[in-house]
Amino acid sequence: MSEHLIRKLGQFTTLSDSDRDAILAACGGKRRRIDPREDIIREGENPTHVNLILDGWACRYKQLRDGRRQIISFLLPGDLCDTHVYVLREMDHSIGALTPVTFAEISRETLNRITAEHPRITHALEWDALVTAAIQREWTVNLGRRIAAERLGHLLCEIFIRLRGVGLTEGHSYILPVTQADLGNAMGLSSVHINRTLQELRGCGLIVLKGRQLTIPNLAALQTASLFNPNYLHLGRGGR
Amino acid sequence: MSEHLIRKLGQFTTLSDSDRDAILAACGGKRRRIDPREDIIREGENPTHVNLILDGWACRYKQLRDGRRQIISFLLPGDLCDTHVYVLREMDHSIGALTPVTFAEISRETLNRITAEHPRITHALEWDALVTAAIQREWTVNLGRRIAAERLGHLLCEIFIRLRGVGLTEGHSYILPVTQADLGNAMGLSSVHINRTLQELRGCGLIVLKGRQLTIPNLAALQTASLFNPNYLHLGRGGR
DNA sequence: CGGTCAGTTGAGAACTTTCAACATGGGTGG
DNA sequence: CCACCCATGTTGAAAGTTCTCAACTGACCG
Repeated sequence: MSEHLIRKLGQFTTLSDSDRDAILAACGGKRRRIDPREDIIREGENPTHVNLILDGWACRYKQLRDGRRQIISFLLPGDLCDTHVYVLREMDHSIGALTPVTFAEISRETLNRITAEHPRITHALEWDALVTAAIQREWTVNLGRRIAAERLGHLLCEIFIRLRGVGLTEGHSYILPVTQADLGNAMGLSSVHINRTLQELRGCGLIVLKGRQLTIPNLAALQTASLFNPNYLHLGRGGR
Repeated sequence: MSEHLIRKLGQFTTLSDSDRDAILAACGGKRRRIDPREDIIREGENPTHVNLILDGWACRYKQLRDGRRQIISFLLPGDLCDTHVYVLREMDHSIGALTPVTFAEISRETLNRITAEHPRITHALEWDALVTAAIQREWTVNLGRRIAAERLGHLLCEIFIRLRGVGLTEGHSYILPVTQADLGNAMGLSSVHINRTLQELRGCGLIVLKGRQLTIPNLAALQTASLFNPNYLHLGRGGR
């Protein structure tokens, strides 16, 4: 199950068998499973360990007093919830499940041990943290300066590449297991407008959506239409 | 000049004289000064050292092919450009000056030395990095789910608290040295709409703007109107 | 004094939201 | 097995927000 993380980090550096075993062992600990709409951790709570998504989609989100909800980022299989949270006293946002989610709880001690004994993993985790920050910055651009169709197209490109990195795409397709309302909460749009924007993208032939299966027949075309530049995902194998 | 950084970190932990001296020494190296609209570093370039803003306002920004520009974050005196950039091969965004800016270039070696010898600084820098990430997340919420007046009000609250943390406020006021166009590029709004929104905030008595001096007569009122919750700035002195 | 930049204003256009109704499909209880 | 329920997706139309364009003002500078 934690092969997703191994595979993700493998995009940046070459992990040894010992590195791989260490990751597998770290994920062997406590494991939890929750239903959609349940929270992994809530704003205001004190984080005690680092969570690794093993299966399903979760999200960071914030809810305003009057009920408006914004999804801040998607957490896909292989994603870690920041490795340094315990420096802070309390969460400033919540993490919730969008689908049934299985995740592992990794203790601070386990993480420290890995960091001490596996410099390559440490380095890869630094890369992962920087990419995560870059994704958040790109979302700022997305929400600030792209119109609905570009914005949604951009997200679909980003998710395709992220899922491909952990082996969860099939050809040009992947499973998009979230509702249109979720997409709206992530893109700062209403669910009605998401619906119409999806139709627009379908109408242009940029995507094919059958139930929950999304196909991007021509990734380059969708990227161009969405002003998507993958440089921020830093897939160039900087490591080693 | 680098007292701003010392003061900022002092919000989180108590630095020793030796810690303070180490920071001052680190900033004693190469120092550069640039004019507004010039870049400190450009997208695609290879970052070789960490920059510390000593004076003036800079910003991270991205420009789309068709010229649309989004400011991703403001860099204020005392702000460091991420301490781990050198893990990546190239910048995925640019950093540019909004006013005349003085900054120090801190080499990777210097930073490593500080990290090795001053655990309290290291810890405080971790806190600073987490707060920076939290700010970026909050901007996602801001752009996604707040209307113009709330959005701008939220930014003005955030900047007030950040500037106060480095000693750059005077009573209820601070200098807002950027143009309305800059504010628009940061908030995902047109400069025309920024202008009207500022008038709206002034009309409600939430802000007073005389030239470049901004006064927030009643911070709590502006916070309430903007749905601003300062928890994400993590000022609770978690450290020690 | 002319030029440039930042700020201001008005009006129409474009984009997005809201509301309300309806369609579809899977799951549950009778 | 069917009826019903509920969540999700779809559609239309009006309302609201924000943008664009274009003109104009004021301040500063050479």
